[in-house]
Amino acid sequence: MNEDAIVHIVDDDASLRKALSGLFRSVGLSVCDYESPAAFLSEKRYDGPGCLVLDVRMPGASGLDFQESLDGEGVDLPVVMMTGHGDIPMTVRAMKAGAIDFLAKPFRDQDMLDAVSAAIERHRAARSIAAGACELHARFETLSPRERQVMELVAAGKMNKQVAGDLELSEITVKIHRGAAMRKMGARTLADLVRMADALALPR
Amino acid sequence: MNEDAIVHIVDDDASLRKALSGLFRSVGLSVCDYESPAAFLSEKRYDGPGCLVLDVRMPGASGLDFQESLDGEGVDLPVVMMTGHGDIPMTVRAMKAGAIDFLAKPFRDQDMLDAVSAAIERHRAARSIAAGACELHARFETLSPRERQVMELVAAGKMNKQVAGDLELSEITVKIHRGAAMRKMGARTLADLVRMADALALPR
DNA sequence: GCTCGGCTCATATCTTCGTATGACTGGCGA
DNA sequence: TCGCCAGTCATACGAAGATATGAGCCGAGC
Repeated sequence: MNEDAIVHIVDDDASLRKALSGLFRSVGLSVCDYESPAAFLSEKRYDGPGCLVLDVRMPGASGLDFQESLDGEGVDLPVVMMTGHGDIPMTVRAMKAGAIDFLAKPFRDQDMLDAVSAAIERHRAARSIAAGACELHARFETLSPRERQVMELVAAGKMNKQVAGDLELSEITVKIHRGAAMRKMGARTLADLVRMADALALPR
Repeated sequence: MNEDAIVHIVDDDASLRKALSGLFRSVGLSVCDYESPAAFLSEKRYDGPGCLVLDVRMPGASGLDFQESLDGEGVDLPVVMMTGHGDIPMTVRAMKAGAIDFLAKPFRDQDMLDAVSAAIERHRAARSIAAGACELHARFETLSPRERQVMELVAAGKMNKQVAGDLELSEITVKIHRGAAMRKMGARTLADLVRMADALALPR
Protein backbone atom coordinates (compact mmCIF):
# COMPACT_ATOMS: atom_id res chain seq x y z
CA MET A 1 0.00 0.00 0.00
CA ASN A 2 2.70 2.46 1.00
CA GLU A 3 5.46 1.03 -1.19
CA ASP A 4 6.35 4.17 -3.04
CA ALA A 5 5.66 6.76 -0.35
CA ILE A 6 8.64 8.66 1.03
CA VAL A 7 8.98 9.96 4.56
CA HIS A 8 10.98 13.18 4.58
CA ILE A 9 12.68 13.83 7.89
CA VAL A 10 13.92 17.32 8.65
CA ASP A 11 15.90 17.57 11.86
CA ASP A 12 19.32 18.92 12.74
CA ASP A 13 19.98 16.03 15.09
CA ALA A 14 21.75 13.39 13.01
CA SER A 15 21.31 10.63 15.54
CA LEU A 16 17.56 11.18 15.70
CA ARG A 17 17.36 11.21 11.91
CA LYS A 18 19.14 7.90 11.87
CA ALA A 19 16.90 6.40 14.51
CA LEU A 20 13.75 7.55 12.73
CA SER A 21 15.03 6.35 9.38
CA GLY A 22 15.55 2.93 10.85
CA LEU A 23 12.10 2.96 12.36
CA PHE A 24 10.38 3.88 9.10
CA ARG A 25 12.44 1.51 6.99
CA SER A 26 11.61 -1.28 9.40
CA VAL A 27 7.99 -1.03 8.30
CA GLY A 28 8.85 -0.81 4.62
CA LEU A 29 8.74 2.95 4.14
CA SER A 30 11.28 4.85 2.07
CA VAL A 31 13.06 7.70 3.80
CA CYS A 32 14.94 10.83 2.88
CA ASP A 33 16.44 12.93 5.61
CA TYR A 34 17.70 16.48 5.69
CA GLU A 35 19.53 18.47 8.33
CA SER A 36 17.64 21.68 7.63
CA PRO A 37 14.55 23.08 5.90
CA ALA A 38 16.82 24.65 3.31
CA ALA A 39 18.34 21.28 2.52
CA PHE A 40 14.89 19.82 2.05
CA LEU A 41 13.80 22.58 -0.28
CA SER A 42 16.95 22.45 -2.37
CA GLU A 43 16.71 18.73 -3.04
CA LYS A 44 13.18 18.87 -4.41
CA ARG A 45 12.56 15.18 -4.08
CA TYR A 46 9.06 15.57 -2.81
CA ASP A 47 7.03 15.05 -5.93
CA GLY A 48 5.65 11.61 -5.02
CA PRO A 49 3.32 10.66 -2.21
CA GLY A 50 4.73 10.93 1.27
CA CYS A 51 4.89 13.16 4.30
CA LEU A 52 7.16 15.42 6.27
CA VAL A 53 8.44 14.76 9.78
CA LEU A 54 9.58 18.05 11.23
CA ASP A 55 11.36 19.02 14.39
CA VAL A 56 10.05 22.28 15.81
CA ARG A 57 13.33 23.49 17.19
CA MET A 58 16.04 23.76 14.61
CA PRO A 59 18.91 26.20 14.15
CA GLY A 60 17.76 29.02 11.94
CA ALA A 61 14.16 28.70 10.83
CA SER A 62 11.66 27.35 13.32
CA GLY A 63 9.83 24.21 12.30
CA LEU A 64 6.58 26.10 12.74
CA ASP A 65 7.60 28.91 10.43
CA PHE A 66 8.82 26.36 7.94
CA GLN A 67 5.55 24.47 8.09
CA GLU A 68 3.59 27.62 7.39
CA SER A 69 5.81 28.50 4.45
CA LEU A 70 5.36 25.14 2.74
CA ASP A 71 2.28 26.14 0.77
CA GLY A 72 4.13 29.08 -0.68
CA GLU A 73 6.95 26.77 -1.73
CA GLY A 74 4.53 24.54 -3.58
CA VAL A 75 4.91 21.67 -1.14
CA ASP A 76 1.69 19.88 -0.28
CA LEU A 77 3.11 17.17 1.98
CA PRO A 78 1.25 16.66 5.24
CA VAL A 79 3.36 17.43 8.28
CA VAL A 80 3.99 15.42 11.42
CA MET A 81 5.58 17.70 13.99
CA MET A 82 7.76 16.60 16.87
CA THR A 83 9.52 18.45 19.62
CA GLY A 84 11.55 17.98 22.73
CA HIS A 85 10.49 21.18 24.41
CA GLY A 86 6.98 21.91 23.35
CA ASP A 87 4.21 23.89 24.92
CA ILE A 88 0.53 24.24 24.27
CA PRO A 89 0.56 27.41 22.14
CA MET A 90 3.16 25.81 19.92
CA THR A 91 0.99 22.72 19.56
CA VAL A 92 -2.08 24.76 18.76
CA ARG A 93 -0.24 26.75 16.15
CA ALA A 94 1.03 23.61 14.43
CA MET A 95 -2.37 21.93 14.48
CA LYS A 96 -4.11 25.05 13.21
CA ALA A 97 -1.61 25.13 10.38
CA GLY A 98 -2.76 21.66 9.43
CA ALA A 99 -0.27 19.34 11.10
CA ILE A 100 -1.47 15.76 11.20
CA ASP A 101 0.01 15.21 14.62
CA PHE A 102 2.29 16.82 17.14
CA LEU A 103 4.45 14.45 19.13
CA ALA A 104 6.38 15.36 22.27
CA LYS A 105 9.67 13.57 22.73
CA PRO A 106 10.08 10.99 23.89
CA PHE A 107 7.24 9.49 21.90
CA ARG A 108 6.35 5.89 21.34
CA ASP A 109 7.50 4.45 18.03
CA GLN A 110 4.01 3.30 17.32
CA ASP A 111 2.59 6.78 17.75
CA MET A 112 5.03 8.10 15.19
CA LEU A 113 4.24 5.29 12.79
CA ASP A 114 0.53 5.85 13.19
CA ALA A 115 0.93 9.57 12.55
CA VAL A 116 3.10 9.04 9.49
CA SER A 117 0.77 6.42 8.15
CA ALA A 118 -2.22 8.73 8.55
CA ALA A 119 -0.30 11.56 6.93
CA ILE A 120 0.64 9.46 3.93
CA GLU A 121 -2.90 8.24 3.56
CA ARG A 122 -4.18 11.78 3.56
CA HIS A 123 -1.59 12.79 1.02
CA ARG A 124 -2.55 9.95 -1.26
CA ALA A 125 -6.18 10.97 -1.09
CA ALA A 126 -5.36 14.62 -1.71
CA ARG A 127 -3.12 13.70 -4.63
CA SER A 128 -5.71 11.59 -6.33
CA ILE A 129 -8.20 14.43 -6.10
CA ALA A 130 -5.62 16.89 -7.34
CA ALA A 131 -4.74 14.56 -10.22
CA GLY A 132 -8.37 14.51 -11.33
CA ALA A 133 -8.58 18.28 -11.16
CA CYS A 134 -5.33 18.59 -13.09
CA GLU A 135 -6.51 16.23 -15.81
CA LEU A 136 -9.68 18.25 -16.12
CA HIS A 137 -7.75 21.49 -16.32
CA ALA A 138 -5.55 20.07 -19.02
CA ARG A 139 -8.59 19.28 -21.12
CA PHE A 140 -9.99 22.73 -20.47
CA GLU A 141 -6.73 24.20 -21.74
CA THR A 142 -7.31 22.60 -25.14
CA LEU A 143 -10.47 24.66 -25.61
CA SER A 144 -10.30 27.80 -27.70
CA PRO A 145 -11.24 31.06 -25.93
CA ARG A 146 -14.68 31.09 -27.52
CA GLU A 147 -15.32 27.51 -26.57
CA ARG A 148 -14.50 28.33 -22.97
CA GLN A 149 -16.87 31.27 -22.91
CA VAL A 150 -19.64 29.17 -24.39
CA MET A 151 -18.99 26.30 -22.01
CA GLU A 152 -19.14 28.64 -19.07
CA LEU A 153 -22.48 30.12 -20.05
CA VAL A 154 -23.95 26.77 -21.01
CA ALA A 155 -22.89 25.28 -17.68
CA ALA A 156 -24.48 28.26 -15.98
CA GLY A 157 -27.77 27.04 -17.40
CA LYS A 158 -28.28 29.42 -20.29
CA MET A 159 -29.95 28.32 -23.48
CA ASN A 160 -28.05 28.51 -26.76
CA LYS A 161 -30.17 31.49 -27.67
CA GLN A 162 -29.20 33.36 -24.51
CA VAL A 163 -25.55 32.48 -24.93
CA ALA A 164 -25.71 33.82 -28.44
CA GLY A 165 -27.22 37.04 -27.16
CA ASP A 166 -24.65 37.45 -24.39
CA LEU A 167 -21.74 36.87 -26.73
CA GLU A 168 -23.37 38.63 -29.67
CA LEU A 169 -23.17 35.58 -31.86
CA SER A 170 -25.61 33.63 -33.95
CA GLU A 171 -27.20 30.63 -32.33
CA ILE A 172 -25.62 28.35 -34.91
CA THR A 173 -22.14 29.45 -33.96
CA VAL A 174 -22.90 28.80 -30.32
CA LYS A 175 -24.01 25.28 -31.14
CA ILE A 176 -20.74 24.62 -32.94
CA HIS A 177 -18.63 25.87 -30.05
CA ARG A 178 -20.80 24.02 -27.63
CA GLY A 179 -20.37 20.76 -29.50
CA ALA A 180 -16.63 21.28 -29.73
CA ALA A 181 -16.40 21.99 -26.01
CA MET A 182 -18.37 18.88 -25.15
CA ARG A 183 -16.16 16.77 -27.37
CA LYS A 184 -12.88 18.21 -26.13
CA MET A 185 -13.92 17.96 -22.49
CA GLY A 186 -15.11 14.42 -22.93
CA ALA A 187 -18.55 15.31 -21.62
CA ARG A 188 -21.16 12.94 -22.94
CA THR A 189 -24.06 14.83 -21.43
CA LEU A 190 -24.88 18.32 -20.24
CA ALA A 191 -24.86 17.05 -16.67
CA ASP A 192 -21.24 16.01 -17.13
CA LEU A 193 -20.35 19.45 -18.43
CA VAL A 194 -22.04 21.16 -15.51
CA ARG A 195 -20.10 19.06 -13.02
CA MET A 196 -16.86 19.71 -14.85
CA ALA A 197 -17.54 23.43 -14.80
CA ASP A 198 -18.16 23.25 -11.07
CA ALA A 199 -14.96 21.27 -10.51
CA LEU A 200 -13.13 23.92 -12.52
CA ALA A 201 -14.76 26.60 -10.38
CA LEU A 202 -16.10 28.43 -13.40
CA PRO A 203 -18.38 31.34 -12.49
CA ARG A 204 -22.11 30.71 -12.52
CA MET B 1 -22.42 41.14 13.64
CA ASN B 2 -22.49 38.85 16.67
CA GLU B 3 -25.59 40.30 18.35
CA ASP B 4 -27.57 37.13 18.64
CA ALA B 5 -24.76 34.65 19.13
CA ILE B 6 -24.54 32.93 22.49
CA VAL B 7 -21.35 31.82 24.19
CA HIS B 8 -21.97 28.68 26.25
CA ILE B 9 -19.51 28.28 29.08
CA VAL B 10 -19.16 24.88 30.70
CA ASP B 11 -16.91 24.89 33.77
CA ASP B 12 -17.33 23.72 37.33
CA ASP B 13 -15.50 26.76 38.66
CA ALA B 14 -18.19 29.36 39.37
CA SER B 15 -15.77 32.21 39.74
CA LEU B 16 -14.20 31.52 36.37
CA ARG B 17 -17.63 31.27 34.76
CA LYS B 18 -18.46 34.64 36.21
CA ALA B 19 -15.23 36.19 35.04
CA LEU B 20 -15.66 34.83 31.53
CA SER B 21 -19.28 35.90 31.40
CA GLY B 22 -18.21 39.42 32.23
CA LEU B 23 -15.54 39.34 29.58
CA PHE B 24 -17.90 38.19 26.86
CA ARG B 25 -20.69 40.52 27.82
CA SER B 26 -18.24 43.41 27.81
CA VAL B 27 -17.89 42.94 24.07
CA GLY B 28 -21.61 42.56 23.49
CA LEU B 29 -21.90 38.79 23.42
CA SER B 30 -24.70 36.87 25.12
CA VAL B 31 -23.67 34.19 27.56
CA CYS B 32 -25.12 31.08 29.13
CA ASP B 33 -23.07 29.21 31.67
CA TYR B 34 -23.35 25.70 33.06
CA GLU B 35 -21.53 23.95 35.85
CA SER B 36 -21.35 20.62 34.03
CA PRO B 37 -21.73 19.03 30.61
CA ALA B 38 -24.94 17.40 31.81
CA ALA B 39 -26.37 20.78 32.75
CA PHE B 40 -25.56 22.09 29.29
CA LEU B 41 -27.20 19.16 27.56
CA SER B 42 -30.33 19.30 29.68
CA GLU B 43 -31.01 22.96 29.01
CA LYS B 44 -30.95 22.63 25.25
CA ARG B 45 -30.53 26.30 24.61
CA TYR B 46 -28.01 25.84 21.84
CA ASP B 47 -30.16 26.13 18.75
CA GLY B 48 -28.92 29.55 17.64
CA PRO B 49 -25.47 30.56 16.48
CA GLY B 50 -22.76 30.52 19.09
CA CYS B 51 -19.93 28.46 20.49
CA LEU B 52 -18.89 26.40 23.44
CA VAL B 53 -16.13 27.28 25.90
CA LEU B 54 -15.10 24.12 27.69
CA ASP B 55 -12.81 23.40 30.57
CA VAL B 56 -10.89 20.17 30.09
CA ARG B 57 -10.80 19.17 33.68
CA MET B 58 -14.19 18.87 35.29
CA PRO B 59 -15.62 16.52 37.90
CA GLY B 60 -17.15 13.55 36.18
CA ALA B 61 -16.81 13.67 32.40
CA SER B 62 -13.63 15.04 30.93
CA GLY B 63 -14.00 18.05 28.68
CA LEU B 64 -12.31 16.06 25.94
CA ASP B 65 -14.74 13.16 26.18
CA PHE B 66 -17.58 15.63 26.23
CA GLN B 67 -16.27 17.40 23.15
CA GLU B 68 -16.09 14.14 21.26
CA SER B 69 -19.62 13.19 22.26
CA LEU B 70 -21.15 16.43 21.02
CA ASP B 71 -21.78 15.22 17.49
CA GLY B 72 -23.72 12.29 18.85
CA GLU B 73 -25.84 14.66 20.90
CA GLY B 74 -26.74 16.69 17.86
CA VAL B 75 -24.69 19.69 18.95
CA ASP B 76 -22.74 21.40 16.20
CA LEU B 77 -21.29 24.27 18.20
CA PRO B 78 -17.59 24.88 17.68
CA VAL B 79 -15.53 24.35 20.79
CA VAL B 80 -12.92 26.54 22.44
CA MET B 81 -11.06 24.47 24.98
CA MET B 82 -9.26 25.80 28.03
CA THR B 83 -7.30 24.17 30.77
CA GLY B 84 -5.19 24.86 33.81
CA HIS B 85 -3.12 21.73 33.60
CA GLY B 86 -2.75 20.81 29.98
CA ASP B 87 -0.21 18.80 28.12
CA ILE B 88 0.59 18.27 24.48
CA PRO B 89 -1.29 14.99 23.88
CA MET B 90 -4.39 16.57 25.37
CA THR B 91 -4.01 19.55 23.07
CA VAL B 92 -3.52 17.36 20.04
CA ARG B 93 -6.56 15.32 20.88
CA ALA B 94 -8.74 18.39 21.25
CA MET B 95 -7.50 19.95 18.03
CA LYS B 96 -7.91 16.72 16.10
CA ALA B 97 -11.47 16.59 17.37
CA GLY B 98 -12.04 19.95 15.77
CA ALA B 99 -11.48 22.45 18.58
CA ILE B 100 -11.09 25.99 17.30
CA ASP B 101 -8.48 26.78 19.92
CA PHE B 102 -6.95 25.39 23.06
CA LEU B 103 -5.99 27.93 25.67
CA ALA B 104 -3.78 27.27 28.66
CA LYS B 105 -4.64 29.21 31.79
CA PRO B 106 -3.80 31.85 32.45
CA PHE B 107 -4.63 33.14 29.01
CA ARG B 108 -4.95 36.68 27.80
CA ASP B 109 -8.49 37.97 27.54
CA GLN B 110 -7.89 38.97 23.99
CA ASP B 111 -6.83 35.44 23.03
CA MET B 112 -10.08 34.09 24.40
CA LEU B 113 -12.11 36.74 22.62
CA ASP B 114 -10.32 36.05 19.37
CA ALA B 115 -10.93 32.33 19.71
CA VAL B 116 -14.60 32.77 20.54
CA SER B 117 -15.06 35.22 17.74
CA ALA B 118 -13.47 32.83 15.25
CA ALA B 119 -15.61 29.99 16.59
CA ILE B 120 -18.82 31.96 16.22
CA GLU B 121 -17.86 33.03 12.75
CA ARG B 122 -17.26 29.45 11.76
CA HIS B 123 -20.56 28.41 13.25
CA ARG B 124 -22.40 31.09 11.34
CA ALA B 125 -20.82 29.96 8.12
CA ALA B 126 -21.58 26.32 8.83
CA ARG B 127 -25.16 27.18 9.75
CA SER B 128 -25.82 29.12 6.61
CA ILE B 129 -24.55 26.23 4.55
CA ALA B 130 -26.62 23.79 6.56
CA ALA B 131 -29.65 26.02 6.18
CA GLY B 132 -29.30 25.93 2.43
CA ALA B 133 -28.95 22.16 2.44
CA CYS B 134 -31.97 21.88 4.72
CA GLU B 135 -34.08 24.12 2.52
CA LEU B 136 -33.10 22.00 -0.44
CA HIS B 137 -33.94 18.80 1.38
CA ALA B 138 -37.32 20.17 2.34
CA ARG B 139 -38.13 20.82 -1.29
CA PHE B 140 -36.91 17.37 -2.22
CA GLU B 141 -39.30 15.93 0.36
CA THR B 142 -42.25 17.42 -1.52
CA LEU B 143 -41.42 15.28 -4.53
CA SER B 144 -43.36 12.08 -5.06
CA PRO B 145 -41.32 8.85 -5.14
CA ARG B 146 -41.47 8.66 -8.90
CA GLU B 147 -40.43 12.26 -9.28
CA ARG B 148 -37.39 11.58 -7.12
CA GLN B 149 -36.38 8.59 -9.20
CA VAL B 150 -36.75 10.56 -12.39
CA MET B 151 -34.85 13.53 -10.98
CA GLU B 152 -32.02 11.29 -9.95
CA LEU B 153 -31.64 9.70 -13.35
CA VAL B 154 -32.05 12.97 -15.19
CA ALA B 155 -29.39 14.60 -13.01
CA ALA B 156 -27.15 11.64 -13.75
CA GLY B 157 -27.25 12.76 -17.36
CA LYS B 158 -29.69 10.28 -18.85
CA MET B 159 -32.06 11.24 -21.63
CA ASN B 160 -35.79 10.97 -21.09
CA LYS B 161 -35.77 7.91 -23.29
CA GLN B 162 -33.17 6.17 -21.15
CA VAL B 163 -34.94 7.10 -17.95
CA ALA B 164 -38.12 5.65 -19.38
CA GLY B 165 -36.27 2.44 -20.17
CA ASP B 166 -34.67 2.19 -16.74
CA LEU B 167 -37.94 2.74 -14.93
CA GLU B 168 -40.01 0.85 -17.49
CA LEU B 169 -42.19 3.82 -18.23
CA SER B 170 -43.23 5.64 -21.34
CA GLU B 171 -41.21 8.67 -22.30
CA ILE B 172 -44.26 10.88 -21.88
CA THR B 173 -44.66 9.90 -18.27
CA VAL B 174 -41.02 10.65 -17.64
CA LYS B 175 -41.45 14.11 -19.10
CA ILE B 176 -44.34 14.79 -16.78
CA HIS B 177 -42.43 13.71 -13.70
CA ARG B 178 -39.40 15.59 -14.87
CA GLY B 179 -41.36 18.76 -15.29
CA ALA B 180 -42.98 18.36 -11.90
CA ALA B 181 -39.61 17.77 -10.26
CA MET B 182 -38.14 20.85 -11.87
CA ARG B 183 -41.07 22.95 -10.75
CA LYS B 184 -41.15 21.65 -7.19
CA MET B 185 -37.40 21.96 -6.78
CA GLY B 186 -37.42 25.47 -8.18
CA ALA B 187 -34.90 24.53 -10.84
CA ARG B 188 -35.19 26.80 -13.84
CA THR B 189 -32.66 24.89 -15.88
CA LEU B 190 -31.18 21.42 -16.07
CA ALA B 191 -27.90 22.81 -14.75
CA ASP B 192 -29.73 23.92 -11.61
CA LEU B 193 -31.19 20.47 -11.15
CA VAL B 194 -27.81 18.82 -11.55
CA ARG B 195 -26.29 21.06 -8.90
CA MET B 196 -29.18 20.41 -6.56
CA ALA B 197 -28.79 16.68 -7.04
CA ASP B 198 -25.11 16.99 -6.21
CA ALA B 199 -25.85 19.05 -3.13
CA LEU B 200 -28.35 16.39 -2.08
CA ALA B 201 -25.67 13.76 -2.70
CA LEU B 202 -27.92 11.80 -5.01
CA PRO B 203 -26.14 8.87 -6.68
CA ARG B 204 -24.78 9.43 -10.16
C1' DG C 1 2.19 34.70 -50.66
C1' DC C 2 0.08 30.83 -48.69
C1' DT C 3 -1.57 27.65 -45.43
C1' DC C 4 -3.72 26.64 -41.20
C1' DG C 5 -6.61 27.23 -37.40
C1' DG C 6 -9.96 29.96 -35.07
C1' DC C 7 -14.17 32.35 -35.72
C1' DT C 8 -18.20 33.32 -38.03
C1' DC C 9 -22.76 32.17 -40.30
C1' DA C 10 -26.49 29.80 -43.29
C1' DT C 11 -29.42 25.87 -44.64
C1' DA C 12 -31.25 21.54 -43.67
C1' DT C 13 -32.56 17.50 -41.07
C1' DC C 14 -33.31 14.89 -37.15
C1' DT C 15 -33.67 14.19 -32.29
C1' DT C 16 -34.96 15.61 -27.93
C1' DC C 17 -37.37 18.48 -24.80
C1' DG C 18 -41.41 21.03 -22.76
C1' DT C 19 -46.02 21.43 -22.10
C1' DA C 20 -50.98 21.40 -22.75
C1' DT C 21 -55.11 18.56 -23.10
C1' DG C 22 -57.47 14.58 -22.07
C1' DA C 23 -58.20 10.13 -20.09
C1' DC C 24 -57.88 5.71 -17.29
C1' DT C 25 -56.45 3.29 -12.97
C1' DG C 26 -55.81 2.26 -8.04
C1' DG C 27 -55.31 3.45 -3.28
C1' DC C 28 -56.68 6.06 0.70
C1' DG C 29 -59.24 8.86 3.67
C1' DA C 30 -63.62 11.53 4.55
C1' DT D 1 -69.36 5.54 -1.62
C1' DC D 2 -67.19 9.50 -3.27
C1' DG D 3 -63.44 12.43 -4.12
C1' DC D 4 -58.66 13.18 -4.35
C1' DC D 5 -54.13 12.31 -5.71
C1' DA D 6 -50.28 9.77 -7.60
C1' DG D 7 -49.31 7.35 -11.45
C1' DT D 8 -49.85 5.98 -16.05
C1' DC D 9 -50.19 6.93 -21.12
C1' DA D 10 -51.65 9.13 -25.74
C1' DT D 11 -51.75 12.92 -29.19
C1' DA D 12 -50.08 17.13 -30.72
C1' DC D 13 -47.40 21.23 -31.37
C1' DG D 14 -43.71 24.31 -30.73
C1' DA D 15 -39.11 25.16 -28.83
C1' DA D 16 -34.54 23.76 -28.30
C1' DG D 17 -30.62 20.90 -29.25
C1' DA D 18 -27.21 18.09 -32.28
C1' DT D 19 -24.97 17.54 -36.47
C1' DA D 20 -23.56 17.70 -41.27
C1' DT D 21 -22.38 20.45 -45.33
C1' DG D 22 -20.69 24.50 -47.25
C1' DA D 23 -18.56 28.90 -47.08
C1' DG D 24 -16.29 33.50 -46.01
C1' DC D 25 -12.97 36.27 -42.90
C1' DC D 26 -8.73 37.06 -40.56
C1' DG D 27 -4.37 36.74 -38.20
C1' DA D 28 -0.06 34.01 -37.18
C1' DG D 29 3.56 31.55 -38.91
C1' DC D 30 6.21 29.22 -42.68
